[in-house]
Amino acid sequence: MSESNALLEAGEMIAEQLDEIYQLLFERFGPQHWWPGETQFEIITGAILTQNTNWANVEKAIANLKSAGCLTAEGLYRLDLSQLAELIRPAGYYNIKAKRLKNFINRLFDNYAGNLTNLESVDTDKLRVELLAIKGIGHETADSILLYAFNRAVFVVDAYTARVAFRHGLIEPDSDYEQLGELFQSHLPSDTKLFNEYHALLVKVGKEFCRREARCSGCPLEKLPHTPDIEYF
DNA sequence: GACCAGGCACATC
DNA sequence: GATGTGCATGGT
Repeated sequence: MSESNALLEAGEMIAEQLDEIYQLLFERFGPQHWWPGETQFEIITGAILTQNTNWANVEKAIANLKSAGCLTAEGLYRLDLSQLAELIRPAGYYNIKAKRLKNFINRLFDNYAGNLTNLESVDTDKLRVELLAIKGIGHETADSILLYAFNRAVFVVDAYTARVAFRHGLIEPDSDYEQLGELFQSHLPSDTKLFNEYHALLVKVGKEFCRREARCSGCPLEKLPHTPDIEYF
């Protein structure tokens, strides 16, 4: 067999494994209905607030912003930093997240007239670069915004994604964010709906079965080859 | 009381 | 370039 054929075959095997994982997760957990948020702006705000934070706490902060009538671009824009920090307090890291939200909103007003609609026509790669240029928006937050707020076919990688991929031997333990994203992007059809559901399902199974003390018993991926005692993070 | 949660930027070596 | 640390609330 030629080298290129071997690579092709390896790629097909990975694609099959990724598909099997998805099928098993979906059969068990069903549709996850992500992103939980009513508006595009709410999704973006939630993506920043949920950084290293339990979603339940984010919901409280979002509710505060809603009650204050500030869950819009204009609303956040007119709040000063300390007011904003106080409203998002339940989400933790409130001082730094207030700055991050302001960084985003200021960029939106400076470059796009404060209107998210003006971002719709921006090419996905360019939009990602723009988002990553904002201090406080890293890879995961940028990709979450691209996928869930702008419906771009971008695979979101997070700690759970890494754990599942490592445990099932799909990638080397020292792989970085880009390599993990590539693993999924290059072996799955470029389908927004699929990426949406797949990431949400990985978070779901990660929360229930892939914590540090691996509880593989009952995990929908239990029958697949895995190494529960692998060291990561 | 310890540990964790849908990260990120920055300091230091 | 890799590793360590601050940021902070609320649930289990």
